[in-house]
Amino acid sequence: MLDQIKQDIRRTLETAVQNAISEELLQLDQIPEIFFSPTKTPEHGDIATPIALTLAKSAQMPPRKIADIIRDQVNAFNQPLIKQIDVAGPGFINIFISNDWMIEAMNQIYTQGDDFGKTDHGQGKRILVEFVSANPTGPLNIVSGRAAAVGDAIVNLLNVAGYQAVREFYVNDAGGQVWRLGASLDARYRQQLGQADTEIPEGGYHGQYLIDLAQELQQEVGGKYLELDPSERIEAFRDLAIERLLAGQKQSLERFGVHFDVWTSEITIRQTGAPEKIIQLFQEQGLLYQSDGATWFKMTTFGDDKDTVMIKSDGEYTYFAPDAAYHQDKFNRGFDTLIDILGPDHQGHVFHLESLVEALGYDEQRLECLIIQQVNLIDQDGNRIDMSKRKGQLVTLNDLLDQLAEAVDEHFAVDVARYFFLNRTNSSHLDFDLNLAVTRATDNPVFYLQYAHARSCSIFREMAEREFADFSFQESDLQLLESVDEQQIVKKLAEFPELVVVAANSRQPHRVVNYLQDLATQFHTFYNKCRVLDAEQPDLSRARLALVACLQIVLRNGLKLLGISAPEKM
RNA sequence: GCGCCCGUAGCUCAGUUGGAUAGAGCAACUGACUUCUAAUCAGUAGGUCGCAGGUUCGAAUCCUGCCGGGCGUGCCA
Repeated sequence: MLDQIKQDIRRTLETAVQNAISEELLQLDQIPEIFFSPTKTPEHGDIATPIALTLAKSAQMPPRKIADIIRDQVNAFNQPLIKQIDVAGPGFINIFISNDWMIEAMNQIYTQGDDFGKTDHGQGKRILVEFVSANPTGPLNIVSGRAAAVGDAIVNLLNVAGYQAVREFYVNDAGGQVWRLGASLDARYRQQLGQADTEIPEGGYHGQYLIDLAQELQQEVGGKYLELDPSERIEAFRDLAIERLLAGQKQSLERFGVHFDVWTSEITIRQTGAPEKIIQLFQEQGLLYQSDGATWFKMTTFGDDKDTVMIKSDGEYTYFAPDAAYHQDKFNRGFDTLIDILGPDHQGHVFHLESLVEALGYDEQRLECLIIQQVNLIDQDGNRIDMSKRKGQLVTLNDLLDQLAEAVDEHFAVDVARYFFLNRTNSSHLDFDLNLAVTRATDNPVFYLQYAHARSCSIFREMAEREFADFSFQESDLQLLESVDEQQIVKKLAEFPELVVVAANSRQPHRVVNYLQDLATQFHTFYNKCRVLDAEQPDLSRARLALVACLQIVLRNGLKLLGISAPEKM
């Protein structure tokens, strides 16, 4: 809606420049493209353009003079949208929009309700977002939690921005890693049965969770598995461990409120025979060669500094062939764009994945890899806990939620975690401050946001008690919202759909967090300054109720994008 | 060595992709509850945007080179 207004004003400005040229007030070879820059303070109007500054050189005139000319031309039109047009600073043109648009904006917000913010910007383009995709070799850690929060929010954003986005989890249930998982569980199982000389194999998994699982197994079936020969046993333990650990991961995600639309298993991909076909294709393209008994892929032809192994000398695939097959499968399912959200330990893959996709004949632009950076936990003594799989210091998503739930309750634990995960740019490292998240629960920034919503709800609860029970949005006189605070709130609300598009296209959910935080600040300020329910000024009260109703809609829709609850009471 | 990310207030971070006087939260200090929820608000203080060049009307933002930190760099995924 603000977009539409900008279009109209852009056209007005263009004509103004055109007229100035034909009247020979300005000397320009061509009509420049008009663009707007954001205004930081109300004095700078609702929208602004630095166009006069840009034109100064080609028009050979001081910017302020150019701005004056444009302003005079615009004033001559009497464009109803424009209430006032100023020239300020070095030559900015500041435009104040007439109050009518504000009323129109509020009507739209109220009418659209839950749908406010939705646009058809994405034109139904299909996007597959793959995220978390943790190996089924252990519980989800905090980094996976961050990826879950970010991926979930990105899909929400894309869908609201008019794309058709899908959440997918890829299960690496084939290959060497899971074999070592089976072998590790085998070792724990035998230790459980008193075979003290057994050890976790090289590259295996040492976590407590396998000891627990071995214990469970021993209680369930005793020594039954010892009857199998070792490789059969490892295979059985592998499948069993995957099943249990995957179930655990699903449970954590469920607790965290993230629901995947599709779970794709590597085994299934392998069973289609696609990896073999891809090897054949690459062979025909001359991208493969033999060396040291292994089959190598010429990653160097795509610009990498070394080639990589596709088939190991023992005949097993590395992850390349199945991964290439998996991405081909995603494209075959009709997606226009693939987004892979990867953890910090996968940054070396990005180039490889892009190269594979290119080798398969797809435009590399259609695959987008986002790296979610490291999460460090700051414990309650202020110490940084280093999170690294290899070092074994691993804090699980469940542990984190448990700790949070102790301080706030289970319901808010998810909100707090999600907020902290989404509050930063994806590319920066994140220090998760448990002190801030837990100990001082009341100072927590997420509550500031939620409190704004709860506050708005409480106004409506009070409304009935205060002789405003007859309030109706349609009958309130919105012209009465004359203060700067009120108008700035409406302006902010109107920006929401545009913000969603920008956040979706840049895959940056943290922008929504910042936006909502600003909006909450504006509301809290307004609340303290202006009484909403005021018996002395019933008409103004009704107009303000209408404003609060709109604000509530945007807060709720915004929080929903982030997967954070909008409590009615706190 | 090479690659990715980061460097902004005491701490943790934003900064609408090149615009006007660089902003929040936490910590510190001063005020405001007989009011629709004080989980709030108003205010004070805090800055050589790592350093040095360059690009232009204009740089925290873009380019180059340094400095410092994190991560990656396997016939693991």
